[in-house]
Amino acid sequence: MDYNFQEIEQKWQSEWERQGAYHVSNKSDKKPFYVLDMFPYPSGAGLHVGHPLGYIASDIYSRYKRLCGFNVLHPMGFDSYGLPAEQYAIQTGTHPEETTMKNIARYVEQLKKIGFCYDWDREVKTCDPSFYKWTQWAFRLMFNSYYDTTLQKARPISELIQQWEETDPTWKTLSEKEQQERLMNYRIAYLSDTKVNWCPQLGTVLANDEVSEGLSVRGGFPVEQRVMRQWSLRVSAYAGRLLEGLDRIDWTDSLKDTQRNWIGRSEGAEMQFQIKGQDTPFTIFTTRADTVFGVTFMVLAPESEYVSRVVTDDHKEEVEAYLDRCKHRTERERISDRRVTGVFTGSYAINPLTNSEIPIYISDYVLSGYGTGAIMAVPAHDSRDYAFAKHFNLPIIPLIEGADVSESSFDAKEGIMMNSGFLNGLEVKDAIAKMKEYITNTGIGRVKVNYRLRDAIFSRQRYWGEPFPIYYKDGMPYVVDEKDLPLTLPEVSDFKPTEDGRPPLGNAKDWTYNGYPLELCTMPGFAGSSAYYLRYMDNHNEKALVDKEVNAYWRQVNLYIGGTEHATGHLIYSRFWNKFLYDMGYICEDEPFQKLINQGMIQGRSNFVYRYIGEGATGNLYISYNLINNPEYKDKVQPIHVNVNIVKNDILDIQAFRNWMPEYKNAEFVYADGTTDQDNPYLGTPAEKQYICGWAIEKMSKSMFNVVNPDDVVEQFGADTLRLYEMFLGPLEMSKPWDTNGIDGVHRFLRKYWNMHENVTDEVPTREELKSLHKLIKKVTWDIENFSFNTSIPAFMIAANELGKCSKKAILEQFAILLAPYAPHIAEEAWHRCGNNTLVIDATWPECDESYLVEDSVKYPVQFNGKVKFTIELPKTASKEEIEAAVMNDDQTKKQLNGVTPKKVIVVPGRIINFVV
RNA sequence: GCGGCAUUGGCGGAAUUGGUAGACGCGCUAGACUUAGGAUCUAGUUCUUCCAGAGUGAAGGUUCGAGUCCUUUAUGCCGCACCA
Repeated sequence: MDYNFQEIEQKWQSEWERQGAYHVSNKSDKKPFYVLDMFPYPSGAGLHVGHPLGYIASDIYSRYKRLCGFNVLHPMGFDSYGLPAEQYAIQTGTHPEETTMKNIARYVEQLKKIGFCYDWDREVKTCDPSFYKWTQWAFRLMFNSYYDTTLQKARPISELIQQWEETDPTWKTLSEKEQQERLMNYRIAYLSDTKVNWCPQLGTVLANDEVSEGLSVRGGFPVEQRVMRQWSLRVSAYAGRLLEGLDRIDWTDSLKDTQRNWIGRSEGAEMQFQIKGQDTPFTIFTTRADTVFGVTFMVLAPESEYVSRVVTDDHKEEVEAYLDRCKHRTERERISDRRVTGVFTGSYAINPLTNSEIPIYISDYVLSGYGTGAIMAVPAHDSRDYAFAKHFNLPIIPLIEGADVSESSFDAKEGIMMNSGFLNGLEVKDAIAKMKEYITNTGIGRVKVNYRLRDAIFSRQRYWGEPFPIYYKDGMPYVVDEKDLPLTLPEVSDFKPTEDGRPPLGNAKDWTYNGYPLELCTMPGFAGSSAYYLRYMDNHNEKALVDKEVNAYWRQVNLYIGGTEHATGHLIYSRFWNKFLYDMGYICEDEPFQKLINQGMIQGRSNFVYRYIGEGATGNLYISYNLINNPEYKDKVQPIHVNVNIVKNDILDIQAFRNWMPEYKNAEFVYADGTTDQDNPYLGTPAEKQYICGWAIEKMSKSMFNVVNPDDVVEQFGADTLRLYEMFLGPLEMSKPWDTNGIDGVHRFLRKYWNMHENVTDEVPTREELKSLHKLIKKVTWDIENFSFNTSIPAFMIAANELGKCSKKAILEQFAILLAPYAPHIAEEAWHRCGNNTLVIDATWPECDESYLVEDSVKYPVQFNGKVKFTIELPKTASKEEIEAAVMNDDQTKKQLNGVTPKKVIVVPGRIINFVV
């Protein structure tokens, strides 16, 4: 009987569904284990073979854990709010919900074909009101909370109000509006005028992680800085805990480093500088407190609130011109153009240590969002200050012995201090400490830790997102009552912004709450993805995001698999969101994802044909890749992308190519052997004529015709082959090109495995067969536990080869269990053919009996001074001493030693014997 | 500039704790069966001057022993970046 994968896969997929085999209960005596994939955004293009890579890995792990007796939660859902559906809606008028639902249906269909063990009963969609009710609920909670810096955790804002009522006499004198304004400075979700990344083409603001090099990550449109009234989440309050929490979770070093970089902790000091002729000083942040004696000027960010205080009348015009220029520069211009610019304010500050007067400048190399937006400039020891000083001819005072500052600054934090009063003679490290002590004691400043991490801007001027549960009264925001959640997304007459420039929700009829206008912005993409893993635990619960008992059972995601592209977005936001809910007592773990694995990207492997464009070219002749460097064709061919689906092992399917597009209908070829269609008298193309295509590794994209659809692979080879092959491609974490050239090998193995089940017998296995089996058990168990899935496939192949035509039930049953996580359909059928009426996925993972792996004897290579001279066969069980004695009495050894006593004899049991003479 | 990761045959990649480098697959070569092969099976396939030696980007070091550990360096990929 042939291996009919289509029949087998269909049969078991419907059987699993019929039995509800993957339904997971929240009540079980079994130990819980939670395996999660990063849920996808359902794009219109459907899944390509890159998407399932991580899903296959997590599926293998889930199935393995289940076979090991765990109650495994393995859900799937859809991150279904987002820009593409909305852009499509603006272009075509199709409601984003319609597009999204259609795409989701397609995704589900594609995913089901691959045979994942998802509990589809737990599916969530972020655009579903029953889901976003809890996104809104969490936002509401953040609005009603503040971060207590003493306790280092979020608390209800009512506690802060109570505290003020008791201790702050001014609180009661404030008007309602003033009180609300003051509270806004403390709320975790707060409204403020902030400098935001505004993207005119997208018509919305973007968070920092949604902008890269001055362009929007989605679409690549220019982004400019603008001050707008926006909702933000006080993520920065959690910076310290987000950093510290990394030490307690099992993520890769590179990902942790990416997050550490993004959080950007830096230890330094805040110092106050008096302004000449003014009473109130201004504050700067520095990590180089040791260099105060070298400060020769000060610089403020253009947006700094200090600017208006220090500009003198005679410099006003100049400064305003400069500020105006800065305002109109886009982020991209600012990054690409690094020429020194700046303007003098007319004011002077007083150096608190030297008492000298130093000029105050404004320059956009100082960022308003970091530290205090003001710096003390030490040109001798900071390259940016140095460039500025050179440009404006400001003095440069070297502070470190031997530092040459004639050409460039000396930025290294090492050396002996000089020109620095009481710091002279100290090492930089000690000087920093001493200066910190000095400024603390004298009250000039204080030790301070700064973070690069900013608050997350949370408003989007878009339609297709979660509405804010916020309404406005007297211009102040108030939250919608909890009982009125979810606040459902209204229908609009137009998905574009209103004519007067308000967000699309301005087009909704009656968008009010108890007569008050509701917020017109919607939440960003990361809102819905920040707590979805909690919702999977208890997705039908209407009373809570997740029931406390249910949460106490599952606790947290034990294994999370997804791409690195979420390192500074989703993976920061959901950690923040989780910590907040933890602080407020709704969940029991403060980190959401215990172990995280990043799967690599699958790149496309494009194929090319080479059109002849040399002399006498008809534009219709294509040269085989192996010939393009021949003198007659060199530099006379033009590579053209060809659909990879009509190329196999780099050999072009000639007929398919001619049918592919009208322009190739009459294509002629120079084949690999140099012959042409003219040399060939037959109609069509004989089999021995091969046209070889060139190839390149590129991003998988429609325009390069290198997109491979998993459905096609499933159709041609089956889901089990797809699953095995994706794992076989290489280590999970590594990026690798999709290359179908090797898929036959994997498919051949499954066929061979299949043929082992022709006549299953009850015969007792031999020791050799058991040895092969237990070797396999050991290997596969180790591989899965260490996420080394790629190395299991060779182990299966070797075992199948060693077992040959063995069709003994005792062996085949165990083999099926081992294979079940990787290739569940064929394993299920094999299990069935061994006479079982249960499901293989409910079997018990076999244990390795090491006694089968012990060899009776083993050949030890005997080395002299590291060179192998001969081998000696000894019992495997021999002790170190016995081996040594046996070798010393061996004739060959005696001959080799020739009466010399060895300096050293090294015996590693089971390995090598080494003499040093 | 700072930080992280990688580099092994013609190709993808094995080598799990420092212990016989190149597993397994692709490709290639030869043979078998076949009207035929883009099917199947068998054997071979790191390199060289094939006796034997060399060999894991390069150069050193530690060790009886290094792809694996240390130092320096080259190349490639990724993250952050006028962050004071």
